[in-house]
Amino acid sequence: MESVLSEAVALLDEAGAPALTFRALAQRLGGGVASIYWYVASKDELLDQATDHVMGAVLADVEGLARTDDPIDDLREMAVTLFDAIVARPWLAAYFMRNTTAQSNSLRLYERLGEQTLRLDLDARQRFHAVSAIVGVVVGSAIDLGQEPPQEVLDGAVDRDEFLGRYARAWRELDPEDFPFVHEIVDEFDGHDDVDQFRSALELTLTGLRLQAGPPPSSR
Amino acid sequence: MESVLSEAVALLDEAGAPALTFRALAQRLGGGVASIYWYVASKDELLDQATDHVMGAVLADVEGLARTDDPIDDLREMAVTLFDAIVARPWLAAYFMRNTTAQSNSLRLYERLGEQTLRLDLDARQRFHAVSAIVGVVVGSAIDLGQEPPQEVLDGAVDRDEFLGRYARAWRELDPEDFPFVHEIVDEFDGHDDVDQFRSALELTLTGLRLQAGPPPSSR
DNA sequence: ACCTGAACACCGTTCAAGT
DNA sequence: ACCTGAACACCGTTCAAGT
Repeated sequence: MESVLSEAVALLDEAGAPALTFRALAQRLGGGVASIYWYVASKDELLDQATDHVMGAVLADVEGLARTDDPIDDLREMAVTLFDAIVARPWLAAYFMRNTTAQSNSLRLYERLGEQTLRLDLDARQRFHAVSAIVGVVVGSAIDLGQEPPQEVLDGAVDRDEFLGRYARAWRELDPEDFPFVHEIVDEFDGHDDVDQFRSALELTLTGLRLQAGPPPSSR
Repeated sequence: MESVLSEAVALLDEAGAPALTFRALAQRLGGGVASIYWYVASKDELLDQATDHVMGAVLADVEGLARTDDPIDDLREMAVTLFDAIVARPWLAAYFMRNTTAQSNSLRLYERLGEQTLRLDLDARQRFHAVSAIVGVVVGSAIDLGQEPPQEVLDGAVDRDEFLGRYARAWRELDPEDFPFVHEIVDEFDGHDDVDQFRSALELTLTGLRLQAGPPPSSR
């Protein structure tokens, strides 16, 4: 079982979600296709289990973070840790958090994020929405990464900067009268860092949250 | 061509992304499978074009909104309009914005959102990040909806509330010592409204953005 | 308890051939 | 310019059968 999951993860890491097929997996395991069905009932379950398998390490990273006396700071560190894991494994974006009963590590991670909101002066609904918002920012920022990069990028024939550059070039050719905003930001877009982009989005949400929660308990 | 796209959209609306196959589409069009390849080069392109097709109406809705003198209020209305469209067509979540050169309506929508940030006192990078954040909130909140609802829900055998209720029941059985947060919010989760959840997440981001932009020009 | 080969019903895509 | 039938190489899944 352990080897089924780690080989499945290896396939996902090497070439993304489309590379994980029962036939490819069976070949790596040196067995027949049908054997895998002894361990999982379906491909969906295989994906859930593979995801939960790697989320175990992410959860450990999150739980290993030092706690501060500011829950918002802790939320930030946790969210960044989660995002970094998705940057390293873009296929994660589409699968983690999609089935929290089947993925116990994702549920625990959700719990750990939520516990920080228990330290804030919010009601239950605000807490629920706050954690949803933070997970949403992570997922929303990560989903771009999860998009299958065009085959050329996977092949290494074209790198990410070149890929962004092509878009940027197309955008620069748009009529500036019709697309003033696109022209305003095209230089920022060209070669931008996904982590920067994520951290900015996260910061807006955390700022909103801090305002909603009011002054910290220590100052009351 | 027009009928190819509208039948493709009809299939997506009726039963989600897995229902859109070349064979199913050909059957509805009363022709052979290979004919479709005269109009699109691949399934990916079919999906892009179908998405752009419906995004045309969304763009029109967004452009039809009344403008106020507060760009943040306008951003809110635009984002909600976009989100509503995704609630009505959950499959949109996965495809819109994934290829802005192939999807000209998505690019225009991106531009319209961005133009509101031109009215805020921000630099180019902040504007780029602000629009990314807002789109991220929309996508991050919508992606749950895009997950294939279990077949029972599509069949109408089980409705959404019943579906959420099952999760809630499982959550209530977790040890409250281990999962204090999950217990805190389980009643909020049970039967929650996705639009509420989205609006809360959006509000946190917009609050952060308002703070970042400083006082409105009129008060300077 | 664990694994297998072979089949089934589906995919997206291609291509030579038709009008 | 537009469409077709038939094939190809792939899928996930099942099942009777083996150890």
